[in-house]
Amino acid sequence: MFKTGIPDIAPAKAKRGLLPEKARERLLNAAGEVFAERGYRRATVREICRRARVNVASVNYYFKGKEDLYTDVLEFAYRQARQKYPDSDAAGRGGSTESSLFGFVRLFLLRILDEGRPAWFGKLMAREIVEPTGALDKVIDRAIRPLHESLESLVREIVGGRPRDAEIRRHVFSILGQCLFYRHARPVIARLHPDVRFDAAEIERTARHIAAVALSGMKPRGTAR
Amino acid sequence: MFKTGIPDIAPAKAKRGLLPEKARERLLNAAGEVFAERGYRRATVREICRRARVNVASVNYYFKGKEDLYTDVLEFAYRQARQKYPDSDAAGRGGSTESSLFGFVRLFLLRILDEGRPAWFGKLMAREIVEPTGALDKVIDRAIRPLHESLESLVREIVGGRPRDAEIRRHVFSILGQCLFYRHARPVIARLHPDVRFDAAEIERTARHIAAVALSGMKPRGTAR
DNA sequence: CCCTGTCTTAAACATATGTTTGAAACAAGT
DNA sequence: ACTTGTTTCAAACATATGTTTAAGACAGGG
Repeated sequence: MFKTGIPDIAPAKAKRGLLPEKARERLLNAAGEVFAERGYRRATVREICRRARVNVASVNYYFKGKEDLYTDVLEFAYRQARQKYPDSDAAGRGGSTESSLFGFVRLFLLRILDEGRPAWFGKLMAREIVEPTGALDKVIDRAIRPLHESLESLVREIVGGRPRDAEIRRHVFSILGQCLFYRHARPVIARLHPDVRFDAAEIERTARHIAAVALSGMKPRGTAR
Repeated sequence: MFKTGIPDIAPAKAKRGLLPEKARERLLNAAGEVFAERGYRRATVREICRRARVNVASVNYYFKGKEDLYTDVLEFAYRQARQKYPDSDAAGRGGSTESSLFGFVRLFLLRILDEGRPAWFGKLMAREIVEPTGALDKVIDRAIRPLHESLESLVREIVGGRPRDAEIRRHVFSILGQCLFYRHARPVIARLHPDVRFDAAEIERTARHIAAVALSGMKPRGTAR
């Protein structure tokens, strides 16, 4: 009984950035996989530990428990996604606001649809949005609200004129909705159109389509309202 | 030991339609509530039975088990939603195809956003789409595919000309995505815009917006590609 | 070589939860 | 009243699963 059982703070956290981090890192990766596949509830710490080739007690040693492991995984996945597809690729760069919109959509799609190595980010977000776990508030503050606000100001620019808040909001939702559908409804899409593959080229075409639809909806025309 | 333990078929099923159906009906309703609130996994048969004021063993008596109860609830909820908002309100009625599109969007939104008494339908569908449970295939065949196909033919009419399948598909997804966002992202929306209430009037305005955006995106214009 | 702090491990623990059981209550027909 | 088929019930069962425990392995300094 050299300790109360749980270290107040994950011990390895201090050494962050060093190479020999094995167990904790493996746990994060394995947990990301399993949480993404099964969701928070259906994921078992035993399977996570099995995949990480680590003892079951480790998750309580390095993290406080399953819940804290999950929030750490969310944070981890968010950083990975941003690192793989940095903001600089598209955000408020030079060029027309119209092309900025396309860039935004493209970047967003890439991040949420990526199926590469750590593909968890999109899946974790999709689940968290539809079925919050208590970590949602943190996710909103860290990831969703900034994204939402930057898109909102973009829309405000494009619509121009005297912007009514409700209309701006609806346009923002239309854009986000079109994008997120490809993530949320993936199981359904796969069954309705088994042939379509969402590789880089298809994502590119999809981004073009969404940006075009959104733009034509926002450009002053007699149709709307 | 008058029986093998489980009746081959729920006994009351034969009597369907008669008034005295109490326990089984109560179970379906309670199960709908709980499944909608917590999702399949987190819902416990004990809580369902508590709300239905029924013994725990009942769910295995009237249904084969939790799983079959769930699929029966899905079917039940689907019928309720169709009954409350019948197709005839909007589908392929007279009037321009443009107004048909508005009707479609409106009806779809009403069905998935309804928060009235048995509000489960939308919630159950949202969860099933994002995180299938094994009942998804049945749901697709019974509810999703017909809806998808009717929307597809509507889009095909509106776009006109020589329709490329991929483009039709993207327009269909854009419309569905815009609608489903309001269901899927509801927890997030509630936090980003705590003031907005999705009553009948707001749904009406939202439907108008979505139909307008979709239409302007489909109408032949130089923008799209 | 021992001491000390860090990590790892197998086993146990506690609890939640779907399911089964065997008997009793009930209803209906005869 | 007896019989028979159906429904309800409390208790038990079996299992999955998050967590804790207590002992050992390991490394670095003294």
